[in-house]
Amino acid sequence: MTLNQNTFTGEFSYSLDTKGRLNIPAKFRNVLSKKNKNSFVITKGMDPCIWIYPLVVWQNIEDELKKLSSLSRVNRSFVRSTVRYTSTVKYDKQGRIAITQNLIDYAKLKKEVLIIGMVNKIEIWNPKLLSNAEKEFHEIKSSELDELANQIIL
Amino acid sequence: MTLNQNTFTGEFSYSLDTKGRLNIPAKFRNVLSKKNKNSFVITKGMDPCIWIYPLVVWQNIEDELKKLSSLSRVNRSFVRSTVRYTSTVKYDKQGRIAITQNLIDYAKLKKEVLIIGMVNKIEIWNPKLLSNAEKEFHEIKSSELDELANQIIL
DNA sequence: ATAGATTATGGGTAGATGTGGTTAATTATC
DNA sequence: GATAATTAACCACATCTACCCATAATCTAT
Repeated sequence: MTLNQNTFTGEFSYSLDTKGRLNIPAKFRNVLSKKNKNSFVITKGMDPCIWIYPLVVWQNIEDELKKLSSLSRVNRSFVRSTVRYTSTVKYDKQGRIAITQNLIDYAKLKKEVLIIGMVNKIEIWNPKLLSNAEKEFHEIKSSELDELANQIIL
Repeated sequence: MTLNQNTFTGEFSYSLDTKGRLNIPAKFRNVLSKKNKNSFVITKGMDPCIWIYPLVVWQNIEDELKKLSSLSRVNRSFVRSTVRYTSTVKYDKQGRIAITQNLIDYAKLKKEVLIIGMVNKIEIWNPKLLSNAEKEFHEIKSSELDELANQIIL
């Protein structure tokens, strides 16, 4: 009985343990549909963070990747750079997933970690990286952000 | 039943308890349609306050957010800056919802709280912040406010 | 005016949740 | 094939949250 299926909102301050395990907030696990088989797909984000997709959402992305022609050097490079960071992970009885070392390095994760719902995916951030990145960006792009808010927020 | 479905007017002085719970005025709860499943969506306002939407109203906003491509840095930042403050909350038997800590911080809420009907959403203010903000704004923009009144009031 | 219903607010408790650690299973290495 | 190293499954516990009950104040209706 969930209200918003496969939809993630809110932010949570969690900790990465010494084995590289990370608990996924119960709120996020509980909105997953049965089809996801208790699994997520973790991959590299376009910002310096980790992106986590429900299995069924990732499968759509994967279908798109398959359509890309291997004749294009750009395509090959793009597919390679994302897929090498990608893996499917099941969460354990306590709701934790194992984060791969290359992703921990990419997102520069330490013990303290910020988990952010991004509607159809989840982001994992080093809190310091996030606040630095967002502060600069909002100063530069405030007008474009206002424009978006104007279009969407009722 | 109700005359103006999902429409909120009037203001109320309520208190945030030590557990971060806030009672939603019965007048506001009773105006919700069945489709809302006794739930609201709380999020960050564009002023230093909290915005509360009926679930069904938020779902329209969410649909728009889902359409934004993650390829755009501006889109990602926009989604992040709003959705990280967003959560769906069911009210308990007494009509209270739990306000998340990041929103309490953002709106600088103390015990005393002002709840304001804003037609299709509800605002939660720290009374002091509101009077300061409104005082400044009216001094600066009084002509524009008159203009708006002219357009809308019949 | 008064009884009954509704509403706002406070507090208690059982179950859910987050986190650390231990043991078993699997994979890798020599 | 034996052993070390890595990963996965299991257990324990402190904390937190959702849900329940209680009470005082306010409103409604006869």
